[in-house]
Amino acid sequence: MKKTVQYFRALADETRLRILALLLSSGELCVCDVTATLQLPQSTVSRHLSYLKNAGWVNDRREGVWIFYTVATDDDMKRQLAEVLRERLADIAVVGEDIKRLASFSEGSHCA
Amino acid sequence: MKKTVQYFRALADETRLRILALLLSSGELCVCDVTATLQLPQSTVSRHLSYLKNAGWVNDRREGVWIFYTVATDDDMKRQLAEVLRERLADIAVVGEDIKRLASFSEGSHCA
DNA sequence: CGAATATATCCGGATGTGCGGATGTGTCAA
DNA sequence: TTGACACATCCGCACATCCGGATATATTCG
Repeated sequence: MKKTVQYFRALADETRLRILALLLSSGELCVCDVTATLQLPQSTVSRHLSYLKNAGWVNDRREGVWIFYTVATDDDMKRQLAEVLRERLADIAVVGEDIKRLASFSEGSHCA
Repeated sequence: MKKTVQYFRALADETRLRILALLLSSGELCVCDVTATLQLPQSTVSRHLSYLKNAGWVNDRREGVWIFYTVATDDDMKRQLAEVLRERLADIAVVGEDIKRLASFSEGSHCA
């Protein structure tokens, strides 16, 4: 039960929803991309990504100095919820601006 | 965005998840049934039901002295999420005990 | 090794949240 | 109208959560 509560509690925060929306729209991002897109302190972004990882919402992968995050889809429920989230978040203004800002960071990744 | 956060925040609490699981399994319940089933103070149950109603998760209906609550399913996303919830909550021990306890209150409603 | 960069964690302070007894509100019946 | 019952709201307290600058850790390169 505690695990389930934690899983949903991860969605109970605007910053985390913005991060999930970004990952859902872009597939995979490193922390500096998310930080630059959301225009928030690095510690804040890292803390929320950590929260999402701990709750089972995202996976991370190290590649040299960077750590890339993706939305976890290792079971049916996660895939279902991700789809619901994708639809629900698409209509939110802040989310649209985030995605546009991310796209404006030239082609590919923002961090060198 | 605030509305979306509130909507998900409603799921970020064990008592509210237990209430939703009860309503999903029974269809419609009055406050005293929920209170007796969860074995929690009436003010606590009422507050959480109020929270769920305000977040758009449940509807209420007065019938004389009683107020009956049901899970709201007025759009596709709510129906989808309700289905996900039903599956996810079914496996939780506390929820199973709640449903069994509710069933033990004779046939039909617990409150006279 | 030492510097530079990306990321994670620590910490103190402000704010939010859940709790539950006490109290208020609404409804029915006598 | 008075009393009984179902339910909602109030209030102070304890605890959780979020914030973000400062600091620690990890990796790469020279």
